[in-house]
Amino acid sequence: MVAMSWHRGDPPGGRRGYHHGNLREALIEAALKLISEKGPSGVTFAEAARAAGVSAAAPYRHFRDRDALMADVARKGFDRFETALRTAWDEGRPDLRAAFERMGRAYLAFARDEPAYFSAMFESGLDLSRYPEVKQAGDRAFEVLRTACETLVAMLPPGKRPPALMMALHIWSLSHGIAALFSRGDGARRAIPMTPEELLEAASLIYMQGLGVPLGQA
Amino acid sequence: MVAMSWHRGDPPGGRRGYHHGNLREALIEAALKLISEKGPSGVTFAEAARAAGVSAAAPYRHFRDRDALMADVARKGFDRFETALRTAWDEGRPDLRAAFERMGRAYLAFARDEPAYFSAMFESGLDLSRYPEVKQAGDRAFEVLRTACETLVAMLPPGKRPPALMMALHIWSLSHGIAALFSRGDGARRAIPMTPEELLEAASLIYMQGLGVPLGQA
DNA sequence: TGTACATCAGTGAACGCGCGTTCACTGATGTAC
DNA sequence: TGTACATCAGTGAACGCGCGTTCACTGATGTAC
Repeated sequence: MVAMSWHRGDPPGGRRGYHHGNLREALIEAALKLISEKGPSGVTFAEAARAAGVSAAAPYRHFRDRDALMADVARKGFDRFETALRTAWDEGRPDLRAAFERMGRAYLAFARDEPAYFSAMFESGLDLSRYPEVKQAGDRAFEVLRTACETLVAMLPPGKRPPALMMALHIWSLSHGIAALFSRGDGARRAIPMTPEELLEAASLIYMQGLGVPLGQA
Repeated sequence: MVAMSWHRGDPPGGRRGYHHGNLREALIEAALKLISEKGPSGVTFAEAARAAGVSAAAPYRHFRDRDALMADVARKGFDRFETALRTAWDEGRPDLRAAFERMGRAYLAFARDEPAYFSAMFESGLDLSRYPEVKQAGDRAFEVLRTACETLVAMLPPGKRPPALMMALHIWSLSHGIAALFSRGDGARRAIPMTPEELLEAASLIYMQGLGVPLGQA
Protein backbone atom coordinates (compact mmCIF):
# COMPACT_ATOMS: atom_id res chain seq x y z
CA MET A 1 0.00 0.00 0.00
CA VAL A 2 1.32 3.39 -0.99
CA ALA A 3 1.64 5.86 1.86
CA MET A 4 -1.02 8.54 1.66
CA SER A 5 -0.35 12.14 2.31
CA TRP A 6 -1.95 13.81 5.28
CA HIS A 7 -5.38 15.38 5.13
CA ARG A 8 -7.25 18.18 6.74
CA GLY A 9 -7.65 17.32 10.40
CA ASP A 10 -5.49 14.26 9.93
CA PRO A 11 -2.03 15.60 10.57
CA PRO A 12 0.48 12.99 11.66
CA GLY A 13 3.40 15.29 12.33
CA GLY A 14 2.29 18.60 10.95
CA ARG A 15 -0.89 20.32 9.82
CA ARG A 16 -2.17 20.09 6.32
CA GLY A 17 -1.19 23.32 4.65
CA TYR A 18 -2.57 25.11 1.70
CA HIS A 19 -0.81 22.69 -0.60
CA HIS A 20 -1.56 19.04 -0.36
CA GLY A 21 1.91 17.98 -1.41
CA ASN A 22 0.99 14.64 -2.90
CA LEU A 23 -2.45 15.10 -4.36
CA ARG A 24 -1.88 13.09 -7.50
CA GLU A 25 -1.10 9.94 -5.56
CA ALA A 26 -3.86 10.65 -3.06
CA LEU A 27 -6.41 10.85 -5.88
CA ILE A 28 -5.26 7.52 -7.25
CA GLU A 29 -5.59 5.99 -3.80
CA ALA A 30 -9.03 7.49 -3.45
CA ALA A 31 -10.05 6.09 -6.83
CA LEU A 32 -8.90 2.62 -5.80
CA LYS A 33 -10.89 2.84 -2.61
CA LEU A 34 -13.99 3.95 -4.50
CA ILE A 35 -13.58 1.12 -7.00
CA SER A 36 -13.46 -1.35 -4.11
CA GLU A 37 -16.57 0.10 -2.59
CA LYS A 38 -18.75 0.79 -5.60
CA GLY A 39 -17.06 -0.55 -8.69
CA PRO A 40 -15.33 1.39 -11.48
CA SER A 41 -18.45 3.37 -12.31
CA GLY A 42 -18.62 4.59 -8.73
CA VAL A 43 -15.55 6.74 -9.20
CA THR A 44 -16.33 10.42 -9.62
CA PHE A 45 -13.94 13.32 -9.70
CA ALA A 46 -15.88 15.06 -6.97
CA GLU A 47 -15.82 12.15 -4.57
CA ALA A 48 -12.16 11.41 -5.18
CA ALA A 49 -11.42 15.03 -4.34
CA ARG A 50 -13.51 14.79 -1.19
CA ALA A 51 -11.72 11.62 -0.12
CA ALA A 52 -8.38 13.35 -0.62
CA GLY A 53 -9.58 16.31 1.44
CA VAL A 54 -9.35 18.93 -1.29
CA SER A 55 -11.85 21.05 -3.14
CA ALA A 56 -13.70 19.74 -6.18
CA ALA A 57 -11.62 21.87 -8.50
CA ALA A 58 -8.24 20.65 -7.29
CA PRO A 59 -8.07 17.41 -9.30
CA TYR A 60 -8.04 19.42 -12.53
CA ARG A 61 -4.48 20.45 -11.72
CA HIS A 62 -3.42 16.81 -12.13
CA PHE A 63 -5.86 15.05 -14.44
CA ARG A 64 -7.70 16.20 -17.51
CA ASP A 65 -10.86 14.37 -16.48
CA ARG A 66 -12.18 11.33 -14.71
CA ASP A 67 -11.12 8.97 -17.50
CA ALA A 68 -7.55 10.23 -17.32
CA LEU A 69 -7.54 9.40 -13.62
CA MET A 70 -8.90 5.93 -14.29
CA ALA A 71 -6.35 5.40 -17.05
CA ASP A 72 -3.57 6.27 -14.66
CA VAL A 73 -4.92 3.81 -12.13
CA ALA A 74 -5.05 1.12 -14.80
CA ARG A 75 -1.54 1.93 -15.99
CA LYS A 76 -0.21 1.76 -12.47
CA GLY A 77 -2.05 -1.52 -11.98
CA PHE A 78 -0.42 -3.01 -15.06
CA ASP A 79 2.98 -1.87 -13.83
CA ARG A 80 2.45 -3.58 -10.51
CA PHE A 81 1.04 -6.60 -12.28
CA GLU A 82 4.13 -6.79 -14.49
CA THR A 83 6.36 -6.60 -11.45
CA ALA A 84 4.39 -9.32 -9.68
CA LEU A 85 4.62 -11.63 -12.68
CA ARG A 86 8.30 -10.90 -13.25
CA THR A 87 9.14 -11.53 -9.61
CA ALA A 88 7.19 -14.78 -9.65
CA TRP A 89 8.85 -15.94 -12.85
CA ASP A 90 12.32 -15.13 -11.50
CA GLU A 91 13.87 -16.00 -14.83
CA GLY A 92 12.72 -19.57 -14.57
CA ARG A 93 14.54 -20.45 -11.36
CA PRO A 94 14.96 -23.00 -9.95
CA ASP A 95 13.12 -24.87 -12.68
CA LEU A 96 10.51 -23.97 -15.25
CA ARG A 97 7.75 -25.97 -13.67
CA ALA A 98 8.09 -24.20 -10.34
CA ALA A 99 8.44 -20.84 -12.05
CA PHE A 100 5.30 -21.33 -14.15
CA GLU A 101 3.32 -22.41 -11.16
CA ARG A 102 4.46 -19.36 -9.19
CA MET A 103 3.50 -17.10 -12.05
CA GLY A 104 0.01 -18.60 -12.25
CA ARG A 105 -0.43 -18.12 -8.54
CA ALA A 106 0.77 -14.56 -8.85
CA TYR A 107 -1.90 -13.87 -11.47
CA LEU A 108 -4.66 -15.15 -9.22
CA ALA A 109 -3.22 -13.49 -6.16
CA PHE A 110 -3.27 -10.17 -7.95
CA ALA A 111 -6.94 -10.54 -8.85
CA ARG A 112 -7.77 -11.53 -5.28
CA ASP A 113 -5.61 -9.10 -3.37
CA GLU A 114 -5.92 -6.09 -5.66
CA PRO A 115 -9.46 -6.35 -7.00
CA ALA A 116 -9.59 -2.59 -7.44
CA TYR A 117 -6.55 -2.52 -9.71
CA PHE A 118 -7.80 -5.61 -11.51
CA SER A 119 -11.13 -3.96 -12.08
CA ALA A 120 -9.56 -0.76 -13.37
CA MET A 121 -7.32 -2.76 -15.70
CA PHE A 122 -9.88 -5.09 -17.20
CA GLU A 123 -13.38 -3.91 -16.40
CA SER A 124 -13.40 -0.16 -16.41
CA GLY A 125 -14.38 0.03 -20.06
CA LEU A 126 -11.43 2.24 -20.93
CA ASP A 127 -10.89 2.63 -24.62
CA LEU A 128 -7.32 1.34 -24.98
CA SER A 129 -6.80 3.14 -28.25
CA ARG A 130 -7.30 6.45 -26.46
CA TYR A 131 -4.80 5.63 -23.75
CA PRO A 132 -1.82 4.01 -25.48
CA GLU A 133 0.29 4.18 -22.33
CA VAL A 134 -2.22 1.86 -20.65
CA LYS A 135 -2.13 -0.55 -23.54
CA GLN A 136 1.67 -0.48 -23.54
CA ALA A 137 1.79 -1.19 -19.81
CA GLY A 138 -0.52 -4.14 -20.41
CA ASP A 139 1.65 -5.34 -23.25
CA ARG A 140 4.73 -5.21 -21.02
CA ALA A 141 2.99 -7.42 -18.47
CA PHE A 142 2.07 -9.88 -21.19
CA GLU A 143 5.65 -9.90 -22.41
CA VAL A 144 6.72 -11.51 -19.15
CA LEU A 145 4.44 -14.45 -19.84
CA ARG A 146 5.50 -14.62 -23.45
CA THR A 147 9.18 -14.65 -22.59
CA ALA A 148 8.54 -17.45 -20.13
CA CYS A 149 6.82 -19.48 -22.82
CA GLU A 150 9.67 -18.84 -25.24
CA THR A 151 12.14 -20.08 -22.67
CA LEU A 152 10.11 -23.22 -22.20
CA VAL A 153 9.64 -23.83 -25.91
CA ALA A 154 13.36 -23.44 -26.57
CA MET A 155 14.05 -26.37 -24.29
CA LEU A 156 11.92 -28.73 -26.31
CA PRO A 157 13.27 -30.79 -29.19
CA PRO A 158 12.99 -28.78 -32.43
CA GLY A 159 10.29 -30.99 -33.90
CA LYS A 160 7.98 -30.61 -30.90
CA ARG A 161 7.94 -26.87 -30.40
CA PRO A 162 4.52 -25.22 -30.21
CA PRO A 163 4.29 -21.52 -31.06
CA ALA A 164 5.26 -19.62 -27.92
CA LEU A 165 2.83 -16.79 -28.61
CA MET A 166 -0.10 -19.15 -28.85
CA MET A 167 0.96 -20.87 -25.69
CA ALA A 168 1.22 -17.57 -23.87
CA LEU A 169 -2.22 -16.53 -25.06
CA HIS A 170 -3.68 -19.82 -23.89
CA ILE A 171 -2.20 -19.50 -20.44
CA TRP A 172 -3.19 -15.86 -20.20
CA SER A 173 -6.77 -16.62 -21.23
CA LEU A 174 -7.05 -19.48 -18.81
CA SER A 175 -5.61 -17.50 -15.93
CA HIS A 176 -7.73 -14.50 -16.76
CA GLY A 177 -10.91 -16.57 -17.03
CA ILE A 178 -10.32 -18.20 -13.66
CA ALA A 179 -9.38 -14.89 -12.08
CA ALA A 180 -12.39 -13.07 -13.49
CA LEU A 181 -14.92 -15.77 -12.64
CA PHE A 182 -13.64 -17.27 -9.42
CA SER A 183 -10.79 -15.37 -7.86
CA ARG A 184 -11.86 -11.75 -7.70
CA GLY A 185 -12.38 -10.40 -4.26
CA ASP A 186 -15.90 -9.02 -4.63
CA GLY A 187 -19.58 -9.89 -4.92
CA ALA A 188 -19.39 -11.11 -8.51
CA ARG A 189 -17.25 -14.11 -7.61
CA ARG A 190 -18.79 -17.51 -8.20
CA ALA A 191 -18.38 -20.30 -5.69
CA ILE A 192 -16.58 -23.50 -6.63
CA PRO A 193 -15.61 -26.56 -4.56
CA MET A 194 -11.86 -25.93 -4.87
CA THR A 195 -9.49 -23.02 -4.76
CA PRO A 196 -8.83 -21.04 -7.93
CA GLU A 197 -5.16 -21.93 -7.49
CA GLU A 198 -5.92 -25.64 -7.56
CA LEU A 199 -8.13 -25.17 -10.58
CA LEU A 200 -5.46 -23.27 -12.48
CA GLU A 201 -2.65 -25.61 -11.53
CA ALA A 202 -4.61 -28.67 -12.63
CA ALA A 203 -5.50 -27.02 -15.94
CA SER A 204 -1.91 -25.99 -16.54
CA LEU A 205 -0.60 -29.48 -15.90
CA ILE A 206 -3.17 -30.98 -18.25
CA TYR A 207 -2.38 -28.38 -20.88
CA MET A 208 1.38 -28.95 -20.64
CA GLN A 209 0.79 -32.67 -20.78
CA GLY A 210 -1.19 -32.15 -23.97
CA LEU A 211 1.65 -30.14 -25.46
CA GLY A 212 4.07 -32.92 -24.64
CA VAL A 213 6.08 -30.67 -22.35
CA PRO A 214 8.13 -32.74 -19.89
CA LEU A 215 7.59 -30.35 -17.00
CA GLY A 216 8.86 -32.75 -14.39
CA GLN A 217 12.38 -32.56 -15.79
CA ALA A 218 12.40 -29.05 -17.23
CA MET B 1 -33.52 -9.17 -32.10
CA VAL B 2 -36.72 -8.73 -30.15
CA ALA B 3 -39.31 -6.62 -31.89
CA MET B 4 -39.66 -3.23 -30.24
CA SER B 5 -42.96 -1.62 -29.65
CA TRP B 6 -43.80 1.58 -31.46
CA HIS B 7 -42.85 4.97 -30.09
CA ARG B 8 -44.14 8.48 -30.13
CA GLY B 9 -43.93 9.79 -33.68
CA ASP B 10 -42.83 6.35 -34.83
CA PRO B 11 -46.12 4.67 -35.57
CA PRO B 12 -45.87 1.84 -38.08
CA GLY B 13 -49.54 1.06 -38.42
CA GLY B 14 -51.19 3.10 -35.71
CA ARG B 15 -50.37 5.98 -33.38
CA ARG B 16 -48.75 5.49 -30.04
CA GLY B 17 -51.55 5.74 -27.50
CA TYR B 18 -51.53 6.62 -23.87
CA HIS B 19 -50.34 3.15 -23.00
CA HIS B 20 -47.12 1.90 -24.43
CA GLY B 21 -48.21 -1.68 -24.52
CA ASN B 22 -44.82 -3.29 -24.24
CA LEU B 23 -42.79 -0.96 -22.08
CA ARG B 24 -41.00 -3.60 -20.09
CA GLU B 25 -39.43 -5.13 -23.18
CA ALA B 26 -38.76 -1.72 -24.67
CA LEU B 27 -36.82 -0.69 -21.56
CA ILE B 28 -34.70 -3.81 -21.77
CA GLU B 29 -33.98 -3.09 -25.42
CA ALA B 30 -33.08 0.48 -24.54
CA ALA B 31 -30.75 -0.73 -21.79
CA LEU B 32 -28.98 -3.04 -24.23
CA LYS B 33 -28.51 -0.21 -26.67
CA LEU B 34 -27.13 2.05 -23.97
CA ILE B 35 -24.73 -0.66 -22.81
CA SER B 36 -23.46 -0.98 -26.38
CA GLU B 37 -22.94 2.73 -26.64
CA LYS B 38 -21.58 3.64 -23.23
CA GLY B 39 -21.01 0.49 -21.23
CA PRO B 40 -23.03 -0.85 -18.30
CA SER B 41 -22.49 2.27 -16.23
CA GLY B 42 -24.00 4.39 -18.98
CA VAL B 43 -27.43 2.96 -18.33
CA THR B 44 -29.71 5.32 -16.44
CA PHE B 45 -33.39 4.97 -15.74
CA ALA B 46 -34.05 8.39 -17.22
CA GLU B 47 -32.31 7.72 -20.50
CA ALA B 48 -33.85 4.29 -20.92
CA ALA B 49 -37.26 5.91 -20.47
CA ARG B 50 -36.38 8.57 -23.03
CA ALA B 51 -35.25 5.93 -25.52
CA ALA B 52 -38.52 4.09 -25.04
CA GLY B 53 -40.45 7.31 -25.59
CA VAL B 54 -42.09 7.48 -22.17
CA SER B 55 -41.83 9.84 -19.24
CA ALA B 56 -39.12 9.43 -16.62
CA ALA B 57 -41.58 8.10 -14.10
CA ALA B 58 -42.96 5.30 -16.29
CA PRO B 59 -40.18 2.74 -15.68
CA TYR B 60 -41.15 2.57 -12.01
CA ARG B 61 -44.27 0.66 -13.02
CA HIS B 62 -42.05 -2.20 -14.21
CA PHE B 63 -38.77 -2.10 -12.32
CA ARG B 64 -37.94 -1.23 -8.77
CA ASP B 65 -34.79 0.63 -9.78
CA ARG B 66 -31.98 0.72 -12.26
CA ASP B 67 -30.31 -2.37 -10.82
CA ALA B 68 -33.49 -4.39 -11.17
CA LEU B 69 -33.56 -3.45 -14.84
CA MET B 70 -29.93 -4.46 -15.28
CA ALA B 71 -30.56 -7.72 -13.44
CA ASP B 72 -33.40 -8.51 -15.81
CA VAL B 73 -31.15 -7.81 -18.78
CA ALA B 74 -28.49 -10.12 -17.32
CA ARG B 75 -31.04 -12.83 -16.58
CA LYS B 76 -32.39 -12.63 -20.09
CA GLY B 77 -28.85 -12.75 -21.43
CA PHE B 78 -28.09 -15.93 -19.49
CA ASP B 79 -31.30 -17.48 -20.81
CA ARG B 80 -30.28 -16.75 -24.37
CA PHE B 81 -26.76 -17.90 -23.61
CA GLU B 82 -28.07 -21.18 -22.26
CA THR B 83 -30.17 -21.68 -25.36
CA ALA B 84 -27.22 -20.92 -27.62
CA LEU B 85 -25.01 -23.41 -25.80
CA ARG B 86 -27.71 -26.07 -25.70
CA THR B 87 -28.43 -25.70 -29.40
CA ALA B 88 -24.72 -25.89 -30.20
CA TRP B 89 -24.24 -28.97 -28.04
CA ASP B 90 -27.25 -30.71 -29.63
CA GLU B 91 -26.89 -33.59 -27.21
CA GLY B 92 -23.49 -34.47 -28.56
CA ARG B 93 -24.53 -35.13 -32.15
CA PRO B 94 -23.08 -36.25 -34.48
CA ASP B 95 -20.01 -36.83 -32.34
CA LEU B 96 -18.63 -35.30 -29.17
CA ARG B 97 -15.70 -33.62 -30.82
CA ALA B 98 -17.88 -31.72 -33.26
CA ALA B 99 -20.37 -30.89 -30.51
CA PHE B 100 -17.68 -29.53 -28.20
CA GLU B 101 -16.20 -27.44 -30.95
CA ARG B 102 -19.61 -26.00 -31.81
CA MET B 103 -20.22 -25.17 -28.19
CA GLY B 104 -16.90 -23.33 -27.91
CA ARG B 105 -17.69 -21.35 -31.01
CA ALA B 106 -21.12 -20.55 -29.65
CA TYR B 107 -19.52 -19.11 -26.50
CA LEU B 108 -17.27 -16.81 -28.51
CA ALA B 109 -20.01 -15.92 -30.95
CA PHE B 110 -22.19 -14.82 -28.08
CA ALA B 111 -19.49 -12.52 -26.70
CA ARG B 112 -18.88 -11.07 -30.16
CA ASP B 113 -22.44 -10.75 -31.39
CA GLU B 114 -24.13 -9.81 -28.15
CA PRO B 115 -21.53 -7.72 -26.35
CA ALA B 116 -24.25 -5.83 -24.54
CA TYR B 117 -25.73 -8.97 -23.01
CA PHE B 118 -22.24 -10.29 -22.29
CA SER B 119 -21.38 -7.08 -20.52
CA ALA B 120 -24.56 -7.11 -18.46
CA MET B 121 -23.96 -10.73 -17.51
CA PHE B 122 -20.31 -10.55 -16.53
CA GLU B 123 -19.22 -6.94 -16.15
CA SER B 124 -22.10 -4.97 -14.76
CA GLY B 125 -20.95 -5.48 -11.19
CA LEU B 126 -24.30 -6.92 -10.14
CA ASP B 127 -24.24 -8.51 -6.73
CA LEU B 128 -25.36 -12.04 -7.57
CA SER B 129 -26.44 -12.73 -4.02
CA ARG B 130 -29.02 -9.96 -4.31
CA TYR B 131 -30.43 -11.29 -7.55
CA PRO B 132 -30.69 -15.06 -7.13
CA GLU B 133 -32.68 -15.42 -10.33
CA VAL B 134 -29.69 -14.09 -12.25
CA LYS B 135 -27.34 -16.48 -10.54
CA GLN B 136 -29.72 -19.37 -11.23
CA ALA B 137 -29.96 -18.45 -14.89
CA GLY B 138 -26.16 -18.43 -15.03
CA ASP B 139 -26.03 -21.78 -13.29
CA ARG B 140 -28.44 -23.24 -15.84
CA ALA B 141 -26.15 -22.14 -18.66
CA PHE B 142 -23.18 -23.72 -16.92
CA GLU B 143 -25.13 -26.94 -16.49
CA VAL B 144 -25.16 -27.37 -20.27
CA LEU B 145 -21.38 -27.41 -20.29
CA ARG B 146 -21.21 -29.65 -17.28
CA THR B 147 -23.61 -32.17 -18.77
CA ALA B 148 -21.52 -32.21 -21.93
CA CYS B 149 -18.40 -32.95 -19.90
CA GLU B 150 -20.17 -35.70 -18.01
CA THR B 151 -21.20 -37.29 -21.27
CA LEU B 152 -17.64 -37.19 -22.47
CA VAL B 153 -16.18 -38.52 -19.25
CA ALA B 154 -18.64 -41.42 -19.21
CA MET B 155 -17.24 -42.64 -22.50
CA LEU B 156 -13.73 -42.97 -21.13
CA PRO B 157 -12.45 -46.16 -19.53
CA PRO B 158 -13.21 -46.12 -15.76
CA GLY B 159 -9.58 -45.73 -14.76
CA LYS B 160 -9.02 -42.63 -16.91
CA ARG B 161 -11.97 -40.47 -15.95
CA PRO B 162 -11.17 -36.92 -14.88
CA PRO B 163 -13.73 -35.13 -12.68
CA ALA B 164 -16.37 -33.74 -15.03
CA LEU B 165 -16.95 -30.65 -12.89
CA MET B 166 -13.28 -29.70 -12.99
CA MET B 167 -13.19 -30.23 -16.71
CA ALA B 168 -16.24 -28.05 -17.20
CA LEU B 169 -14.71 -25.30 -15.07
CA HIS B 170 -11.51 -25.46 -17.08
CA ILE B 171 -13.30 -25.15 -20.39
CA TRP B 172 -15.54 -22.41 -19.06
CA SER B 173 -12.59 -20.42 -17.74
CA LEU B 174 -10.66 -20.80 -20.95
CA SER B 175 -13.61 -19.80 -23.10
CA HIS B 176 -14.46 -16.93 -20.83
CA GLY B 177 -10.89 -15.66 -20.77
CA ILE B 178 -10.63 -15.68 -24.54
CA ALA B 179 -14.04 -14.11 -24.92
CA ALA B 180 -13.36 -11.37 -22.40
CA LEU B 181 -9.90 -10.51 -23.69
CA PHE B 182 -10.12 -11.08 -27.41
CA SER B 183 -13.61 -11.71 -28.66
CA ARG B 184 -15.78 -8.96 -27.25
CA GLY B 185 -17.16 -6.57 -29.77
CA ASP B 186 -16.01 -3.28 -28.25
CA GLY B 187 -13.03 -1.02 -27.60
CA ALA B 188 -11.51 -3.12 -24.83
CA ARG B 189 -10.71 -5.99 -27.18
CA ARG B 190 -7.03 -6.80 -27.63
CA ALA B 191 -5.59 -7.62 -31.04
CA ILE B 192 -4.04 -11.02 -31.70
CA PRO B 193 -2.67 -12.59 -34.88
CA MET B 194 -5.38 -15.24 -35.12
CA THR B 195 -9.10 -15.53 -34.58
CA PRO B 196 -10.44 -16.19 -31.09
CA GLU B 197 -12.08 -19.30 -32.51
CA GLU B 198 -8.74 -20.67 -33.68
CA LEU B 199 -7.19 -19.84 -30.33
CA LEU B 200 -9.93 -21.62 -28.41
CA GLU B 201 -10.01 -24.64 -30.67
CA ALA B 202 -6.25 -25.13 -30.43
CA ALA B 203 -6.34 -24.82 -26.66
CA SER B 204 -9.24 -27.27 -26.39
CA LEU B 205 -7.47 -29.85 -28.51
CA ILE B 206 -4.28 -29.54 -26.45
CA TYR B 207 -6.28 -29.78 -23.24
CA MET B 208 -8.19 -32.86 -24.39
CA GLN B 209 -4.95 -34.39 -25.52
CA GLY B 210 -3.54 -33.78 -22.08
CA LEU B 211 -6.54 -35.48 -20.51
CA GLY B 212 -6.02 -38.46 -22.74
CA VAL B 213 -9.42 -38.01 -24.35
CA PRO B 214 -9.50 -39.73 -27.75
CA LEU B 215 -11.57 -37.01 -29.37
CA GLY B 216 -10.94 -38.24 -32.89
CA GLN B 217 -12.98 -41.35 -32.21
CA ALA B 218 -15.44 -40.07 -29.63
C1' DT C 1 20.61 37.56 4.82
C1' DG C 2 16.83 39.70 2.99
C1' DT C 3 13.61 41.15 -0.54
C1' DA C 4 11.05 41.02 -4.81
C1' DC C 5 9.03 38.24 -7.89
C1' DA C 6 7.45 34.19 -10.65
C1' DT C 7 5.31 29.97 -10.36
C1' DC C 8 2.08 26.94 -9.13
C1' DA C 9 -1.24 24.13 -6.30
C1' DG C 10 -5.42 24.54 -4.17
C1' DT C 11 -9.77 27.61 -2.96
C1' DG C 12 -14.53 28.60 -2.93
C1' DA C 13 -18.26 30.33 -5.21
C1' DA C 14 -20.97 29.84 -9.06
C1' DC C 15 -23.47 27.75 -12.93
C1' DG C 16 -26.04 24.38 -15.72
C1' DC C 17 -27.34 19.77 -16.07
C1' DG C 18 -29.27 15.29 -15.68
C1' DC C 19 -30.68 11.88 -12.56
C1' DG C 20 -33.72 9.67 -9.07
C1' DT C 21 -37.93 9.84 -6.99
C1' DT C 22 -42.59 11.16 -5.50
C1' DC C 23 -47.23 12.64 -6.33
C1' DA C 24 -51.90 13.45 -7.61
C1' DC C 25 -53.61 12.97 -11.95
C1' DT C 26 -55.73 10.92 -16.29
C1' DG C 27 -56.46 8.12 -20.29
C1' DA C 28 -57.26 3.35 -21.75
C1' DT C 29 -58.82 -1.32 -21.03
C1' DG C 30 -61.48 -4.94 -19.37
C1' DT C 31 -65.40 -6.75 -17.05
C1' DA C 32 -69.70 -7.28 -14.27
C1' DC C 33 -74.31 -6.81 -14.79
C1' DT D 1 -75.86 -3.90 -26.32
C1' DG D 2 -74.86 -0.53 -23.15
C1' DT D 3 -73.35 1.45 -18.84
C1' DA D 4 -70.90 1.79 -14.54
C1' DC D 5 -66.94 0.82 -12.38
C1' DA D 6 -62.33 -1.04 -11.07
C1' DT D 7 -57.83 -1.46 -12.48
C1' DC D 8 -53.76 -0.10 -14.12
C1' DA D 9 -50.12 2.07 -17.13
C1' DG D 10 -48.28 6.30 -18.19
C1' DT D 11 -48.20 11.68 -17.34
C1' DG D 12 -46.07 15.86 -16.11
C1' DA D 13 -44.69 18.80 -12.71
C1' DA D 14 -41.95 19.21 -8.88
C1' DC D 15 -38.06 18.63 -5.68
C1' DG D 16 -33.40 17.83 -3.90
C1' DC D 17 -28.99 16.28 -5.04
C1' DG D 18 -24.43 15.56 -6.71
C1' DC D 19 -21.54 16.00 -10.52
C1' DG D 20 -18.61 18.48 -13.97
C1' DT D 21 -16.57 22.57 -15.00
C1' DT D 22 -15.00 27.39 -14.99
C1' DC D 23 -13.16 31.42 -12.80
C1' DA D 24 -10.68 34.96 -10.46
C1' DC D 25 -8.48 34.41 -6.35
C1' DT D 26 -4.82 33.36 -2.77
C1' DG D 27 -1.48 31.01 -0.02
C1' DA D 28 2.95 28.62 -0.28
C1' DT D 29 7.35 27.65 -2.34
C1' DG D 30 11.51 28.47 -4.64
C1' DT D 31 14.84 31.43 -6.69
C1' DA D 32 17.37 35.51 -8.57
C1' DC D 33 19.90 39.13 -7.05
